[in-house]
Amino acid sequence: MAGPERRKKPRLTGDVDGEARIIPPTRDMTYSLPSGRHLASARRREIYVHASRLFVEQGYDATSMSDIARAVKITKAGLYHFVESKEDLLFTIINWGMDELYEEVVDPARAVEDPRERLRLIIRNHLSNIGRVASPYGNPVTRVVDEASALGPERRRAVEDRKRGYFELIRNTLVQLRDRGELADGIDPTVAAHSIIGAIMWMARWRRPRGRLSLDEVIEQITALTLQGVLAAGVAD
Amino acid sequence: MAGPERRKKPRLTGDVDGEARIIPPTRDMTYSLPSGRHLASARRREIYVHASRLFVEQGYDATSMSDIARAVKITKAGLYHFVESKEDLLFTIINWGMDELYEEVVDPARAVEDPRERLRLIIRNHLSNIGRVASPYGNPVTRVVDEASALGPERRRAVEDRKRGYFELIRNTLVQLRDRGELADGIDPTVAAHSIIGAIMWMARWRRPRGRLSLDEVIEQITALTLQGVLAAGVAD
DNA sequence: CCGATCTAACCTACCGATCGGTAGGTCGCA
DNA sequence: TGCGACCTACCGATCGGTAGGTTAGATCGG
Repeated sequence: MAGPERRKKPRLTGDVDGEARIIPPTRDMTYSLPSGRHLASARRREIYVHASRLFVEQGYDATSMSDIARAVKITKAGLYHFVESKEDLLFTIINWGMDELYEEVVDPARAVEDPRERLRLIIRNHLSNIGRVASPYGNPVTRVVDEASALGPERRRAVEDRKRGYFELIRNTLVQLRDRGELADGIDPTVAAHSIIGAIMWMARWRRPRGRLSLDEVIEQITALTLQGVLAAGVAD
Repeated sequence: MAGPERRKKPRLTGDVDGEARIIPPTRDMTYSLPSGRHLASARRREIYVHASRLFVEQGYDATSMSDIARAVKITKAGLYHFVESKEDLLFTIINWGMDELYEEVVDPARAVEDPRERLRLIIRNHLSNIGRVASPYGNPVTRVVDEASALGPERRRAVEDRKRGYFELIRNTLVQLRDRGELADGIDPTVAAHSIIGAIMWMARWRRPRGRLSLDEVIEQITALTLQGVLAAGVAD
């Protein structure tokens, strides 16, 4: 396992490019994996649900295909009837999460003209997305996205491009706010955008479903706190 | 598991000289592993430095003992002459990082009476600790601490106890600020403490040594931004 | 000053377990 | 009769770790 070629060659048999949106999201209080084209059968859905859970609980590398097979009550060979490879499993799960992020956060945000309200919506919706799943380990996607380093170079870059797209949305919103004089003095939009995302993502690590505060309370707290951190005094309602 | 428990002293018999110790932001541009007790020999030091770098670059599970041996230019069996097990390597590295955190952040903070200045010192010094190492992957420790899940139950709990100690320091400081009316209205100290830590830790993920802003600039940005987020209007200088 | 002895610092060669993945079947249903 | 949904049995590679050396240099009594 020397440096550059950590993993075997990515089998890009043409399924990477035009078909980035693999899975449409569903609203669900359990792990929500939908009935998209690639996930037509209930069995397939079950596999992805259990895999994402295990990846979150144990990490991608620490989870074996046998672990996943056992969870789905199937043999490993049976599992490979539905799945091309372990990396494929990870890539699909990550893309599912990114689809959700774009549909629930990015797309609605782009429809909001006022940058202050847009920023508020982004923070609130992203937190809502992360917190919606009542797992003892937090939202699967938020944690599994971190495992993108296990992907081959092309797929990893595809994931990173979508991450960057989200980051730029926030950063551009902050630039717009600065131009209007609504950003706190001296605050750099890039640093501020990263810090906001950090505070948001961190919630997936510490929040537990049966905590003292409800999800909505936590969301309002973090939203208020991050907005006050970057907006000029008196602007943040 | 359950091997010889080579206990590392927490070194909490701190000398509180009553004066706030602000550590200089840029102290060392390489991986700084102390020449302390258990790392007496230069060879041993080399092993831990390379191991922590590889754990950060590839993750704990994805790094094999052969990888580490190769980096140190030794055979795997030779590596085991210095190291008890892979988990031991991880545990030592994590504890090294926690020692640093307590010596550079927690202990100096406990010497500061004013909660506002204490909070500012905590944020600044923690960011300084994280950013000091000029690695393309950020401070090794900050990332490796996340791998504590790979530890056995006892060791994992030991790490988590020290994490909790740090969290409570911040949370108690926020409670103290609230009692003085210096916290923003309606802000919950627990949520605020987590969010501050999130913004701090996130820096290790996005900052690159040759970025547009200097480390000191970034530190000041995040410090100002997080303080303004939680303190009452007009209080955050 | 001279061997004899000891030890830290490595080495080669190997272990059983487990990894991701596959070949080639069986079986029930359309 | 065909096919999707599985199965048993196995592959080569790699994993963390070990047994049992070799070797250079410090340490020792005489």
